[in-house]
Amino acid sequence: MVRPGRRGGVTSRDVARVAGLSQSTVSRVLQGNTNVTPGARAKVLAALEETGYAPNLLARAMKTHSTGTIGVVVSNITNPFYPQMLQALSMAMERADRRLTLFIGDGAGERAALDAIRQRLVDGVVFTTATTSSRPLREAMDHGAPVVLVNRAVEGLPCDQITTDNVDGSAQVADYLMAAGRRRVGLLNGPQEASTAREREAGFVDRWRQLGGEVDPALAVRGDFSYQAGYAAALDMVSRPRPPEVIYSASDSMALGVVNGLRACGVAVPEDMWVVSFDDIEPARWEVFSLTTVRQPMVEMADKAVELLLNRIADPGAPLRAVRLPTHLVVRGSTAHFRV
Amino acid sequence: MVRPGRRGGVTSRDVARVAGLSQSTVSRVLQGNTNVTPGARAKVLAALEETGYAPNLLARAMKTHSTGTIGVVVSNITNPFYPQMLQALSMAMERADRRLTLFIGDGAGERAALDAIRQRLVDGVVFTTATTSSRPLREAMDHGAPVVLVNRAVEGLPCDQITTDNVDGSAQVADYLMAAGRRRVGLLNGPQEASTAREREAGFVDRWRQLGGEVDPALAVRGDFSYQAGYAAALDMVSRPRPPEVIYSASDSMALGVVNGLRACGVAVPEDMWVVSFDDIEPARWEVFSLTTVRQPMVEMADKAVELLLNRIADPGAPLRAVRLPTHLVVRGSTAHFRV
DNA sequence: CTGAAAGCGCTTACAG
DNA sequence: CTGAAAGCGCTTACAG
Repeated sequence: MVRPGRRGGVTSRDVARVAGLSQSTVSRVLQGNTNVTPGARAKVLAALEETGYAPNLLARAMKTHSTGTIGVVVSNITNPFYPQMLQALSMAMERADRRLTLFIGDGAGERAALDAIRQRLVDGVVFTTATTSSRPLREAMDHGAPVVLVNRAVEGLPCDQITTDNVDGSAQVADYLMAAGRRRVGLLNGPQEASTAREREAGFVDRWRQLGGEVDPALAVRGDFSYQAGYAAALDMVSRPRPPEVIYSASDSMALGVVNGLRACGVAVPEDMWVVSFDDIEPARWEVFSLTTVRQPMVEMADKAVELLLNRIADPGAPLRAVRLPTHLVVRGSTAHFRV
Repeated sequence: MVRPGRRGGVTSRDVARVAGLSQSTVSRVLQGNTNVTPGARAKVLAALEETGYAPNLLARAMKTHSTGTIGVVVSNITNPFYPQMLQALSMAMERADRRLTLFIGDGAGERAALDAIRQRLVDGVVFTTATTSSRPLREAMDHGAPVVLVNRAVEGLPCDQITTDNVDGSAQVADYLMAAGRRRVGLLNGPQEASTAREREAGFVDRWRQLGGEVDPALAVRGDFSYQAGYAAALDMVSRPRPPEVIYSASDSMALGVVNGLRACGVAVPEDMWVVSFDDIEPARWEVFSLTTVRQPMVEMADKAVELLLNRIADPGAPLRAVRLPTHLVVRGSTAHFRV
């Protein structure tokens, strides 16, 4: 093991010196270039081993204009949906030999990630929570920033987008509740800036009305996808003169709050109140929740997002792609195992 | 807005051309160097604005030997302890104007993060789950890699380490259970490679024996800090000829599994079985769990970790620091609100 | 097949 | 105060 001289560590020049060859040749061996004699290659390999060389990837990135790092923006990492998405994204990136730089937070995270593209720190960015109103995102598009949206869509934004069939998932919920005879539904919708929220709301309401159901506007409230919002909504709905028979939450994260809020009020699920939601995150299947919920194929979403982003980076001019994956209702104990 | 010519975007050279000055002067203005006439500065500022310049941080990093990015290794992001730690670390780094590159996974994540240091992609790494057995970590220390351990410690490893008083926290649990008269304790310990597991186990057992308690070896099992391990342990303990009266889990993540496993068996908490654990993550205070647990000061841990790591990067030769933060028992419903 | 050289986009001594 | 130049550590045409 040759001790590095300066703070910078061993360079390819050091390796070249040890091998008795030029730095170019070392670089060629590193790049798998075939124009190297077996003898030279062997010397370089030995020198690489002896010096414990690790390439300076900043320098490489300077030349190649590619850092091998992808940014990921999540709004709130303590919402369990995002760790699961992040896990899936991380695995897909690892397979593609890419690193993941994480940006947490809605506005600030988004801006920081977009800056990182311009600053050449990341090759592209995955947005898990894009909102319609994001001006920085639109501006980044004008500059051709390599971006992919997963989970949420933003109409008219010229980038690749991966979503799931939120409308159909919600329609399945409507079908299910109508067949079960639960007509008085409390709707806990998500924030209007989120496409997921809009689609899940419309998907349910449209089908529900088609089926002859009614939606009491007094029982339609809006949360921000947080546990706290679900908790508060549960307390609110329960205190109404005529409470709903079932609460349909636009996300599992809010549904966890709903179930706990109901428990705090002494309202039993499913005996006194049914709960249905969307996502099928891990806690949904825990006994204490046992949520009937619409499953999104997280791993497929993440895989597709990474695939499209890498394609986009490799070929910025390729036609835009919009992928929509199917969803399906998973029935569990929070609706008393009623099966249609 | 001047359109960038090449794919590389606007460079400081482009800005210089627009300003009618040299690239050096642009760089000086960017660095806040005072040796620039107000007139020149104004011209540069205008050109910066006009061109929409963003510095290439790779190039800057090449010169300064500092990337402004910190690596963070977490073993399992779907264990809710880690998102909370990550959130706190992310906020601390944001305040320090550092980016966060995330490495998920025990062995692979650790190696990838250590490689990233050698490859100059990150200035240092925060390990949230170091284990005693990690050879790569020891090797990295030999090369003077800037590393800080938070949460878990590794004895003899020459790096800064932030832990909490696991021994004392567990002793508080022993005191509490003894005072409550719950003598038959099922111990769900963590993996031996984890210092937290060893300390929590020893802290409890030592104090418990001091107080005259006994630990039935048949009721001491070991898990890997996962939900699944807790779930399985609950099923196991409940099926014993003489089950425990209380299960003390070495982590909340396992305790969530314990509570659900007990529920699956129809065992009521706290009526039929008490549950106590360690960490005080968010779900611990949800009504469905209401865990009596030992609180760790996560935000302080994260803040301290980032502070020590940045100091270490700035001054590699500074004396090693070991910080241990206090813990305290939080009593909730999983022990029937018994208060000592 | 191999080496000398240019250049990625910065920062910062070095002259003037 | 300002500019020309060196250099961070690579990759890759360009000669030979």
